[in-house]
Amino acid sequence: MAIRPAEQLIHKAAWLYYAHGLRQDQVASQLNISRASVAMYLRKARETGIVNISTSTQLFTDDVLARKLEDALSLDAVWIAPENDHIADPSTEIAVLAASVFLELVKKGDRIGVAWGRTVYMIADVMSYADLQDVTVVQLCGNLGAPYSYRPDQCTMEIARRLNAKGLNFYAPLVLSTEELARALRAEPVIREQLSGVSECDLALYSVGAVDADSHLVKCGALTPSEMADLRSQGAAGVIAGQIIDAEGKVLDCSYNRRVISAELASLRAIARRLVVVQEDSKFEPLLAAIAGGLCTHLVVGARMAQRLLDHAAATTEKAS
Amino acid sequence: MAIRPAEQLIHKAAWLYYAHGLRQDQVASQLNISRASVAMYLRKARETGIVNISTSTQLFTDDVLARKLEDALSLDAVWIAPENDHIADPSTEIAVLAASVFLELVKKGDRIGVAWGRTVYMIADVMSYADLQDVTVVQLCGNLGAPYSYRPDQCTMEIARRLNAKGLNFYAPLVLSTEELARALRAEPVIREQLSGVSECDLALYSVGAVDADSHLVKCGALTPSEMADLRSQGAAGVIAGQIIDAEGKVLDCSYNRRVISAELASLRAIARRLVVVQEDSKFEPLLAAIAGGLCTHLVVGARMAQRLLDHAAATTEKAS
DNA sequence: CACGGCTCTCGACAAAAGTCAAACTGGGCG
DNA sequence: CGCCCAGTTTGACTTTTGTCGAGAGCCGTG
Repeated sequence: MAIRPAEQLIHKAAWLYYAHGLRQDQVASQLNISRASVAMYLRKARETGIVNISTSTQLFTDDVLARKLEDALSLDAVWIAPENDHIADPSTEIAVLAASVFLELVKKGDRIGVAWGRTVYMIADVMSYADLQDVTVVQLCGNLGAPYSYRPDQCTMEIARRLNAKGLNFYAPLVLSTEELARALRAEPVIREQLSGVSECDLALYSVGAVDADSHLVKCGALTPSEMADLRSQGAAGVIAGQIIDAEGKVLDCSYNRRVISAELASLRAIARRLVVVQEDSKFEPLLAAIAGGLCTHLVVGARMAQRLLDHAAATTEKAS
Repeated sequence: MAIRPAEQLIHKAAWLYYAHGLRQDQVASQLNISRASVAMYLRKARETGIVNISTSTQLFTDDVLARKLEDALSLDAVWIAPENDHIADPSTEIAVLAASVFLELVKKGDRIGVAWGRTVYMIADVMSYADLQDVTVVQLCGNLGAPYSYRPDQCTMEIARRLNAKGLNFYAPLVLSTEELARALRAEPVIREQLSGVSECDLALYSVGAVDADSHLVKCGALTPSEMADLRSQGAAGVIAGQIIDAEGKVLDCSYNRRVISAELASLRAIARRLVVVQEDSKFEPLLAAIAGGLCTHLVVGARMAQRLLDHAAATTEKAS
């Protein structure tokens, strides 16, 4: 910044244009600058979240399917992204929708817990900018030195950056080699504080991982494919914030879980709004597990997944009756 | 509506345009309609609040003056509209700012109390549309059959309409001719309920009236100019939600006040966020009274008024020390 | 069943907004 | 002191968007 006439002018231009509804040339003459500059300021205003343009996501909850799912699974709200016909890329559609929903759920002063994964990073990537200085984004689990761009700390920081919020990173690895070390590290004041701060969050955002060789845990070297297969045969159904859960959504009793530094599931459940986003159709069982474990209050999925969930719920209640 | 393709199409067009960032012609070909129709849908989407465009009002709190006022008067937040040089119409500027601030303060699920007056109606008039179905707007005081468009019920309904919220009107006159009748009416279940519901509001919006012959109370025939002058000599300093207050912000002990049907000041004070907006420079004393009475937590005023308030506060503390 | 009245739709034009390369500005630095 | 750099500003051009009047489909009514 040369002399930073910026900030103030950007605000003024945005105000005159968006709040007063002046045309760009009128704004330009009011501020004694060229219209081209006004256009540039306005772009910056949009990019930095000084102006907010948001579209209601109602369309996606209005679906009867969404209502039925809310009832069947007792969720607070469900959004369903269409996948029929000519939607270019359903997974992008889900991410865009999730980003909008997320922004709709954030309130001033919130503390937000964010996990990691391809889905979470994709959401961060398409999220529009906002100006929420009094918001804090905290990382829900330890770090993983991955060659990918969706490392836990990157997910947290990118979302914090988009919101103009404070980002609170976790300075510990996700998995350690021994249980003792994990226990010792968890007892460290810095880590302990971070972990106990999780339940004070007002909103959480995560996806759920599959228990297979394609899992990020395997790709990042936290587990070998054969260990993963073992866990699967021991009842592993999904991955939440780096932890393995069983079909009931409980932490699986295994060495791996004991070596992980991450928010406890009870802390996650203490968060009022838990937004779960699932893009891949293959994550049906992991998602069921997360829902069974009460780890989800708000859900964003594609239409096919929604239908499967509903069919499953119907079959289950039928069997029970 | 011919066959109401509207709602759904408007939503879809808005989504593709604003959330996905497509151009209008791309949206048009996706939806198999002409670009002209897309443009029309988008306008409707903006007009109905399906898309929200809001600009941060930070610029107006950033002022040092605003900070000083917050401290001096212990208010939660102050917004100051510039009045210097080439601002076309300061009172419109204040109304536009107040509308933005108001929208920024509203949260989902809120219950909002609204009083009446020219200022409040002007704010409603420039307020942009939003889509907040779970919000309720309640009228804070009884009605006045005025020949103006800013009748209490109209203020309430207009704001409710803009927000797409529920409007709860008050079916009682503001002033009755005898104290007995007022007392009896206040005891009526319907009215009682409405009045007791006021303290459950999360947000209130009102201005403050002056005690002079120009007051709406006089114009609408609730008081004669000479009665008003009398009240003034008895210590009346301002009007809040149809009630006369003294310089300390307490209800003035007078027949008029006993004949009024309106929210009690204690109920108003029970509302967490009380947004007071003052446009006219002449309302200095009424505003002081309202602040003294703790009826204001959030304030929107013009720069001159802000300066006067600050000078007054400085003089007062100086005298005290 | 023909008639207005109604809204929705579209093509064509006018207006506004976006973009880009070139000119400019005000420090920092050799 | 003059040069360079990075960010800003601008005029001219292109693209995108807004708008208007005409036409088309639909319904209730006479």
